[in-house]
Amino acid sequence: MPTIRDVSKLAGVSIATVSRVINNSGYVKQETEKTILHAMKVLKYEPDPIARSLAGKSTRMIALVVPDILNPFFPEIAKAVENEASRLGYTLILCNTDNSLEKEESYFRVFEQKRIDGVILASYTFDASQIKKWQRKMPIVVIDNRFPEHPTIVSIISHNRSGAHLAVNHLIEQGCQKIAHICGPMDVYSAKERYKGYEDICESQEWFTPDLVVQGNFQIKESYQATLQLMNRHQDVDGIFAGNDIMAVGALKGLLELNIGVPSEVKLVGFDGISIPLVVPELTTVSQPIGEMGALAMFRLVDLMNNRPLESNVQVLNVDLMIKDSSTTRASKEFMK
Amino acid sequence: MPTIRDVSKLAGVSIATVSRVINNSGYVKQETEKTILHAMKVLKYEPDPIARSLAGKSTRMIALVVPDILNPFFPEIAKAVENEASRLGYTLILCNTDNSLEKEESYFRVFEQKRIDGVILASYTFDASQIKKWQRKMPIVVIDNRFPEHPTIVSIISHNRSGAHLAVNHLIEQGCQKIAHICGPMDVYSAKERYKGYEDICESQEWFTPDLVVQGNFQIKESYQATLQLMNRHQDVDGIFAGNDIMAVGALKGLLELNIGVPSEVKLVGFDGISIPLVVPELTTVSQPIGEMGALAMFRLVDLMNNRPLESNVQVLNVDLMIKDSSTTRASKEFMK
DNA sequence: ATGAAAGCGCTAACAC
DNA sequence: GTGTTAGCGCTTTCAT
Repeated sequence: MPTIRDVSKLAGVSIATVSRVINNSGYVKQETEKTILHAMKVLKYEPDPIARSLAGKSTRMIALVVPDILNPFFPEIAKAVENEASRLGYTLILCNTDNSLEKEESYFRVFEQKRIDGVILASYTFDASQIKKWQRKMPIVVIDNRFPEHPTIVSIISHNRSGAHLAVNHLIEQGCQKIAHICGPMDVYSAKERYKGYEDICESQEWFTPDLVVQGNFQIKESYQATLQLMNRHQDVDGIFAGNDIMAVGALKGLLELNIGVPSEVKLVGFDGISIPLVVPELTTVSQPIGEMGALAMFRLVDLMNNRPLESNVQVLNVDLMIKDSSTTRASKEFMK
Repeated sequence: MPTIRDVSKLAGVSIATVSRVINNSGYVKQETEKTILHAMKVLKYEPDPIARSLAGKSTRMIALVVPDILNPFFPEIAKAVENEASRLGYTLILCNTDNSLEKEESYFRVFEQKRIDGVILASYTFDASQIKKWQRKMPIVVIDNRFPEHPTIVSIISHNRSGAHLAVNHLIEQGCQKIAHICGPMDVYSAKERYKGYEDICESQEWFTPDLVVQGNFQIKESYQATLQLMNRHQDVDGIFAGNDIMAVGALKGLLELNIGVPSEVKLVGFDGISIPLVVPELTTVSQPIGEMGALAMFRLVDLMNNRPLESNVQVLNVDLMIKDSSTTRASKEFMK
């Protein structure tokens, strides 16, 4: 592998000048620049990123921390982030935490040690003080979570509350007379907002009781079990709003188990809009712009890494109701039972 | 951040000696070692990985290249690889290629430049000669693919052909009288093996015709369309073996579209055994040990990186038939129609 | 068993 | 505009 020294020799200049054209910093005569560029081409020279990093430049590596890479939401985020990262010349490090605080902490220590330039963090376990602590050492952009009390934390999130309104109103329009909610962990901002959105609309209905809300923890299995319980308590539930798509899948499994038809007996709406249409029947869902969220996270991170000021620390994205088969009895299709 | 120099001063030795204990190479008196270890602890010293890399050591970074991170098979691989990698002190770089040869090539160039220690490659587009070319520069372990003509390529793969036997025999046992196959790209080893497995058993049946095999290309959409065509050509097909799970999902969608009951009218079996049970009804599938495959890939890569000889360049894993709802009419559950 | 010193390939003052 | 040089933090001969 040729080094900067080889280039400087071939071009008949000093390595400093070569360095200048590599970084195009400082002044360098058009002509010499040309000679150098040519020499670089001839030698197929590529600056060594490790040496650059050691000499004080950035590592051009960023990390993506996700709680559960098996939840299709996160591969979608990962795809978008990786795509933008590689386009911008960054290398993406993937970290899966299984919702473990310990792992998160240990990853951040590695990031510091390896001088990662920045991190995109999806976590439901890390709290504001820990984020702020690490933020002093490296730029961090949080996705799908938010800390309203801590305005210095940069985050990207969707309109969860109004998204929930869309979901519930849709169920009402479809004629549902008793709508339940399977919620995510209540200490997670997005889960709580979706819950609040449900509450906003349902609380005032005469059929409403608090135990129409059951805990699913953003997991298939928990949601499945919660659904069994729920339908046991309230046989007359005819609409379910699940706090995310995989919980909706859990609910679907539960309803199937109980021999309850979807959508004929119970109509179901999820949240997230994971793009790979894995579920049959296809799920009606409140779709977040997941790819956009990943890409924006990358852009904001780049802003931070370049000390560019942000217009605002929190960016809230619009959501969209995607009406599919699990909530509408159309075309005479019935899926279960 | 303290440096090796700080440690050497505090311990009253030269940096060379400190380096020796860091790498425990060369001789160093028990006593001095203790002093140094203590000094390191006091200063909370951690060797700078970048400096180490520059000075000629490895980067402790490995790359995982996948064709499509949205296919749940690959997040599962990624999870296992990342898990072992971080356990072993390696950092995992994620690369998504969208089956683009160009992207693959460009990633490998980056790997060389960044002195990645090794790569785990899942690709259906890279061919043997390209792998061998890059293999001269860095250790590579191929997963879910294999090049029988090129025994120097290290790969990990499942028993695809006998897995297909399991699938087809199961369908026959379930009473199927005409079994079709939705295959993956025929230039991909695993797809071809699964196809061969289907053929092994079906070719001799009196109902067999070559056009019972349709092309799905390992994608949902293509498989969906292939299924529509297939069922149009052969109304009497009552069993489908799909070359992977997401193609099985595509088939399910197609059958749904045509108002064909699963499993009552058509029984369906997939391949892969993606663990997240996203599909309702749950898919009968030939399950590969996906996590194990990822972990083994990491282990073999470590062997290669340490120049340890492998017992064999190709490792073939056992598969398992997971009987679920899409192929058995049990408990009076019927899912569609 | 330990230390001195020459790099690894690059950046960034500083000097001319 | 361009060159000289001192690092960045570590590894690794080569002496001793």
